[in-house]
Amino acid sequence: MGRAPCCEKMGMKRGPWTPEEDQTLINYIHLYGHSNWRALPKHAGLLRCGKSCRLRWINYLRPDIKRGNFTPQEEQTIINLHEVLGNRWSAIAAKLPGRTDNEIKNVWHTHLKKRLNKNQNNGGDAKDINGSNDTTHEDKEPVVVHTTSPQQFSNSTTTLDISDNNNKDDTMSHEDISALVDESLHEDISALVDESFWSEVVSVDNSSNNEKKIEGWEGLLERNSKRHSYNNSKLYNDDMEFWFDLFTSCRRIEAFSDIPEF
DNA sequence: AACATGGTCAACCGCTAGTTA
DNA sequence: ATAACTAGCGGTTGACCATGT
Repeated sequence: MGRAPCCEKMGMKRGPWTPEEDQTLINYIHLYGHSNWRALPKHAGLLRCGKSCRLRWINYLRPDIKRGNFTPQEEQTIINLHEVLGNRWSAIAAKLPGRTDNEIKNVWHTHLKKRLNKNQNNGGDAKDINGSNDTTHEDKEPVVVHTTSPQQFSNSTTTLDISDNNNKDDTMSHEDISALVDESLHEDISALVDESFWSEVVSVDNSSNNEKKIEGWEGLLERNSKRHSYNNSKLYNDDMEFWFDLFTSCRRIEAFSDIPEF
């Protein structure tokens, strides 16, 4: 089990990406996908290691990235999910379409953690980051959980549809999460067993899908520089949701179960 | 105006799990 | 069964920027 001999440091460029590099990466992925990150930079003519390319794509260049400030609803969701999942940023990111694990991690460390500590020190209710004195958030904007096809980046049947169940408020509270798990879990399992479980157990590689869906990438650089929020769709790791659902469901079952352990 | 300090966030590092030969 | 390899994850770093002194 050797360590990945990632970037052979020789000749590999590091540091911030230039617009030209971004464009090269976008062009390449648009044409050929990203089935092999390690080989990608070589074929694309980039002096970067595959890891760096992957990170750049996932955290910045991917077309479904939503830029801009986190809304109070999103922040609340992060806090709620963090209570359940801990530092599993990718799992949390899977519940916030358009947000990356890196971004969420940054927000947690720079904003939310401090705010929570503050609230706890003040004896306040840490469950509501908005608090009673912050109901008029200046950055308030309608949260977009997902606005386009839920399956845009997914060929999995394990989608947990947030928008359908949270009309009153787009924040995912504990109750919301539990309710969603209730409703969706058995459907998810049924769907998996009925349709695709035995044939395509869990599909992870959506690169071919992505290729088809990448549209308007020419404007990416401009978008990035202006930091437009990009209302697109769900992240494409819906598969993660299945295990999240199962996990949270098991926790609830555990909590109410009197079944002795063996 | 110049410097210090703190916040933010993109990028890197090191590790693990999963896959393949 | 095992070694070699890749993808992905979470922690950390450092450059850049805003604000304070």
